[in-house]
Amino acid sequence: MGELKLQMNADEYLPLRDVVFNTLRQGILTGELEPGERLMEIHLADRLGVSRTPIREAIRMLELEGLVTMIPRRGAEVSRISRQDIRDVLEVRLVLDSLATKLACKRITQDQIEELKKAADDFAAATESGDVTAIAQADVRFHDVILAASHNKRLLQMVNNLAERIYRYRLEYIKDKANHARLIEEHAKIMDCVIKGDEGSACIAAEIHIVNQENNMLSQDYKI
Amino acid sequence: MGELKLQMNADEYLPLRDVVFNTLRQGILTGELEPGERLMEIHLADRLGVSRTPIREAIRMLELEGLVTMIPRRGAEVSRISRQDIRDVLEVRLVLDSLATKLACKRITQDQIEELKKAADDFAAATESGDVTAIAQADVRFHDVILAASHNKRLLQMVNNLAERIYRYRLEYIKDKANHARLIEEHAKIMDCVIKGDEGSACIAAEIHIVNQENNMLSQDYKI
DNA sequence: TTTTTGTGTATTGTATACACTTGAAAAAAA
DNA sequence: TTTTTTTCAAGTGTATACAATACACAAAAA
Repeated sequence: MGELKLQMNADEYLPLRDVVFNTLRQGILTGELEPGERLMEIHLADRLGVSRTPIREAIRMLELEGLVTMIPRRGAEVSRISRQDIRDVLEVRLVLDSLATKLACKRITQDQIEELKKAADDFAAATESGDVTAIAQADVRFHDVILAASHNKRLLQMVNNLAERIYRYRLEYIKDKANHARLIEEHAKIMDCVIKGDEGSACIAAEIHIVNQENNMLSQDYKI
Repeated sequence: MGELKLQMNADEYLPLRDVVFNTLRQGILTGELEPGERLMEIHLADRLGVSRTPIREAIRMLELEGLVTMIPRRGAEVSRISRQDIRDVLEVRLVLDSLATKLACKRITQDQIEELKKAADDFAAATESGDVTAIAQADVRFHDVILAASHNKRLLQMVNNLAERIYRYRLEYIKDKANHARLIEEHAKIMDCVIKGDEGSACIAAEIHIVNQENNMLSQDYKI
């Protein structure tokens, strides 16, 4: 995890708990902190150069977020993810992404249409570069624009939370060059439908996008 | 809020933070703690007879749960809920409840069918009694059985979280005797479809149930 | 050898102490 | 009277101290 970067701009104050939260969250999402790994307060405190207090508060947040699991009187460990968890998550995501896409058809603004086009282009460009992080970011960005276009904050928050839990596995999926062409195509299809305002087709496109992801992720076995 | 009840059974230990969390959560859901009300750590600590530490950790959890809002360097206040928030929540609930009902059609067990029947009966009985708390509990119970029957933990957790945020307003809706007959009918319809395994009709029934709730809640003005 | 019992240490749970910020009231100036 | 400045108390943010528990390992008994 390296050192905690305390180079926060003076004008935008962030409580240490939030800094710690973001740091740990990032560590878990990238896999630097592995599922099942114990998170011991003193160690983390030493490592990040803060006291136990902000660490504990960050852990409470990660717990609610589902990223860590508490064992009474034993402390926190990075949540383990089972195949069933992934199935559960994707089962819900299917309908939520479908909803977001449908709402986006109705509510997307002109600005957001431009953003969406740019996001789709950026994703295609990123796949060319081969930079995994860039690809993942571009992918997240594309879906974020659609979520924003749904103009439903709760929906945005819930889908992001779901996405977070399977982020590591989605990363494997996205890494695989064999999927790139299909992903680009699926994004294009979704985008076209949203821009046209064709709700029915947009939903179907979004659902296909998730189903493909599900089939692929569950067929791999880089997980418990 | 009264005093903190520390009569926890010796064998089932709960950290104070969880006791505080539950206490505050209950206070917010019942409206005892009003939207916009400041939650000051020292006051709460005194009132509940604990130190600030568990209070702070509970507040971190409530924050992630969406029940309180943090204002930097100023502390926490009970989240305010706007009409738009309610719209957003119900927009999502519509598809999630629909999904839960569809899944329940496929996956419900014989035991759960019995539970569902009992829950529906209990709800009807509760409306007779006129006891608002009992009615609300029976209603929650009915929906919980369906959620459990979906056999998707993530879905269960997400719907419960959504329900929590609009609990206070749903309470108003449920209180109103004028709605009781319709609610009982709707529950019966959903239950029948689920037991029959008729996914299509079950979804429609679940959706109607939410739409009616939405129309009613948004037509009232006991909220910002 | 196996099981039980003790003992110590590592770690969480809780309380408290200290530092710093903010907001409001009081005092001073215009 | 109005505006500005000062002061101070209330409250959050963070660190640390203390208490209690659980796990591991060793010692003793079977």
